[in-house]
Amino acid sequence: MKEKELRRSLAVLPIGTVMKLTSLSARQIRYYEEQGLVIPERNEGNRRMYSLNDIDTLLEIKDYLTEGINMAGIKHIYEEKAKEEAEKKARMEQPLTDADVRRILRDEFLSVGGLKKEDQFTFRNRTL
DNA sequence: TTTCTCACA
DNA sequence: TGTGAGAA
Repeated sequence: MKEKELRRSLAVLPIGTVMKLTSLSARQIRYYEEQGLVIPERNEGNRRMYSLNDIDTLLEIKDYLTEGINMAGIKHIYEEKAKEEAEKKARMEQPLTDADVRRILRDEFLSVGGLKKEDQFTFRNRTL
């Protein structure tokens, strides 16, 4: 399930193809790029090269526009989506804090000992 | 031929 | 957002 994502992210389509696939004008496609909604790569000749993922987001943008959402609204949608993914990544890369480890170990002990969470388990006068 | 950037009777 | 100019 990772191979597919890599291929979908490969920028291989020139703007002309994207125009046909999305029925958007080159002007619009470039404008959406200015707004940070799509970030095509550039080839040797400074030509924009789009990936299948770019096509998808451009089609999404078209839908939002049809639904009456303006550019500002669309930008908000993608900004929040990016923010959520950033937080998710941060959580994945975030090592367990001491507090997390202690909580996990405590639950383990309570489970193995057949004790209930409601029972207090103390060690050296500290709740574990 | 296609795409790029820039600018606006 | 469209359109045209001049360059690559």
